[in-house]
Amino acid sequence: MRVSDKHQKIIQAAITVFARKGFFNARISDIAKEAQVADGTIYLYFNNKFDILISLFEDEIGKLILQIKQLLEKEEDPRRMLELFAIHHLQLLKNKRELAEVLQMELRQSNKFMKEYRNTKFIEYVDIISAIIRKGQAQGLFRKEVLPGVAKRAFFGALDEMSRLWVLSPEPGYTIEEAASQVSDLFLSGMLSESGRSEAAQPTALSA
Amino acid sequence: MRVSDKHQKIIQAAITVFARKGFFNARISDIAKEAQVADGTIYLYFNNKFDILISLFEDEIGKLILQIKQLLEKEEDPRRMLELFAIHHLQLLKNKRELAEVLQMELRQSNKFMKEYRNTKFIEYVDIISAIIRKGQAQGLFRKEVLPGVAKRAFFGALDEMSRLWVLSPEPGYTIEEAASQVSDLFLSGMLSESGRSEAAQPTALSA
DNA sequence: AACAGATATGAATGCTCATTCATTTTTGGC
DNA sequence: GCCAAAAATGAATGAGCATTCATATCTGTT
Repeated sequence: MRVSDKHQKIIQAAITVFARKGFFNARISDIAKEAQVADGTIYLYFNNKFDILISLFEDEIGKLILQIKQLLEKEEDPRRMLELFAIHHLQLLKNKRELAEVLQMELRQSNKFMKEYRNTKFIEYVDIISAIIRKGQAQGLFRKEVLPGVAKRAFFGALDEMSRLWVLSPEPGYTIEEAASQVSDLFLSGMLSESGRSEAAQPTALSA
Repeated sequence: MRVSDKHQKIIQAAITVFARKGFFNARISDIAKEAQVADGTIYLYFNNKFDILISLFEDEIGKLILQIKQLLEKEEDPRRMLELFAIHHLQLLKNKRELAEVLQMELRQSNKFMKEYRNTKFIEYVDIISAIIRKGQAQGLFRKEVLPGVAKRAFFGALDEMSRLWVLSPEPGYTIEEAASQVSDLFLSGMLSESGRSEAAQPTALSA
């Protein structure tokens, strides 16, 4: 078995175990058993437990970035690109549910307890959204007042919170495609109806 | 010292310690020291470490719900209500930063490792958003196609992801008020410019 | 088929806490 | 000020588990 095979095998096992029990409740021996490997073997490929989690992030988010970039290459319309991003992000739940669960639960707090680790891959992933927004603004399709750096986070946060629906409850009453469509529609068109939009004196400070 | 005082004192200490180290890295003795209490005393008020976290959620989210409901009572316009919710939610970062950090980091995964615990207070909190959306739809201000159950999650997720900006990086380049305004504006008006909105044949499947 | 280096094994080690409970201190009624 | 009940203390216990390392197995080269 080539070295990289065992590395991969352990990462995949870790995804399964972390998804099931969470990082802190997972034991190294759980991962070893899942990977059909001795406990000590894991330390030939990783420095420690944290290192497994970090490698997992880097490897798997890296793959996601490649996939989504490839998908977006073929598309020109920024509106459609945003929807494609949403669909692709949420489909992770179908295609790689355990990975989705781990990213959902552990990515967040990784910054907290692993002070020195800056998750550059994750930033790269979210920056795909702001790139789309800037493209839309350059084409005059999107409003100039929208701050891409803020909107990217809001859009990602909305998607990610939708993910949680499926991660935590098996049957939330919406399909993944419906949710993706709703979220990108919300961000593109907003919630206002024609009447809400055209109503004379803005009673809010929102347009500031 | 009344019983409830010590209960509160321990909860406040736990917020500080969990904010600093995260739930799993926090030691009971850390909380005890912070609360100026013996380790054993904590077990007179809580069953175990999880119980502290759960009580913390219940108590503090309960307070938030009361505050925000009181704030919204005085407001009639659903557009403004949404913005108020956003401002109030993000202001938690200013007023109770440690609590914001704990909710941000620990609330999420609580469902994961505490199987039996359903965070009903949290659900109640998020449902304030869907109530606002329904109100806006009833008044004809918001589009009927928007699903309140989906939109509430998207809106909350967007806000919460914005929170993370401040929790993780001290100086993200936006003020809390700007961010709140941007997020509610995004959800209300969307990203499309007039030209993007009026452009003839919808090239996307979003309006489905 | 013998050997060396590379890989893999898993039992043993040692540390870190959550939790307990025998003991001490505080409280308030008389 | 005395006493019993209530609260509080913190040292001791023991379970859990990441990591190590002496030993074993495998691989491929001559």
